[in-house]
Amino acid sequence: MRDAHDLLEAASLRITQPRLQIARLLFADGMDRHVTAEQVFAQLTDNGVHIALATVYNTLGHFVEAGLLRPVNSPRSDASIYDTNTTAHHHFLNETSGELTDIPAEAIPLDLLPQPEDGSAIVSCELVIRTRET
Amino acid sequence: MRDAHDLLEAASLRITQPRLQIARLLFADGMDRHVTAEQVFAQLTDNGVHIALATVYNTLGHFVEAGLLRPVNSPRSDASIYDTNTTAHHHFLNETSGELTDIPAEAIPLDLLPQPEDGSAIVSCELVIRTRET
DNA sequence: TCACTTTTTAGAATTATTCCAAACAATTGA
DNA sequence: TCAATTGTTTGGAATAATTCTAAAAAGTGA
Repeated sequence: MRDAHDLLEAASLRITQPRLQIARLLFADGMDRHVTAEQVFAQLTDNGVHIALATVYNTLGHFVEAGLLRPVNSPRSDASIYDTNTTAHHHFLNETSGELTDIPAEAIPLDLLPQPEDGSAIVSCELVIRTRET
Repeated sequence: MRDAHDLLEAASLRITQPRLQIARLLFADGMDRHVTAEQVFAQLTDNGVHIALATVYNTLGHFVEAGLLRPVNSPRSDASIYDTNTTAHHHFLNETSGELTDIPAEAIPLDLLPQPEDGSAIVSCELVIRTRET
């Protein structure tokens, strides 16, 4: 595992204190993590690192562009979308236009889904295929 | 296609003017639609229907509970989540705790994805399996 | 109709995120 | 090494989606 400095360098990002701090926090232990901007901010602040929340947002954004992070599940439209089709099905999400298109469940064979931990049951299962106009 | 009144009745929802208006707008033509609260509000308002935005939010929420609508892709956590694992993979989302768990891409065979329209290319593909503690 | 419950409403409050303009830090090239 | 330039950070204000609140209105059942 490269250290934070090398990581930024490899990603062609300027080496700055805030970026180093955030990179260390996120990648130091080599474990996969799921974090929000607020969590990163809180964790740094708790550790006595002075940083602006806006910087955390900026930096996470830069990390995503640089391929160091991936936004999970981000609707890319700020508003919640409701679907009048309540049957199980999937979606194309055209990131260029924001447009959603249904994909019938049958179009995607999902025979053997992994099972959740004991004590949990699957409530739904949706594949989102993001596309971009070329 | 049942009319708005019967639809509400079947869903055990009180018949009220705002609900009828929204149900008509959403289900009248029998087509599958993707809408936001703001869109519903704007469309009603444009048609001269006086309604409060909060009512639209409430009503869409009730419709979801009643199974008339399905929220697309809703992260149920208001904040964006970033994943340090940038390789293709999927997620369990435990709706009870909000916890996300990675599912390796190999765990889910997706050989034959439907192709997007010409002029668009797939940028990512993520399956979210929502679970609930029982 | 009367009492009761559920909805609706307008506006204030909240939350996540972005914008802003000024201060600062890193880099370039003389 | 020093300016000049460019990119970054900052705090606070601004924005946008959504929820909350308390009061008014509408629906329901007897």
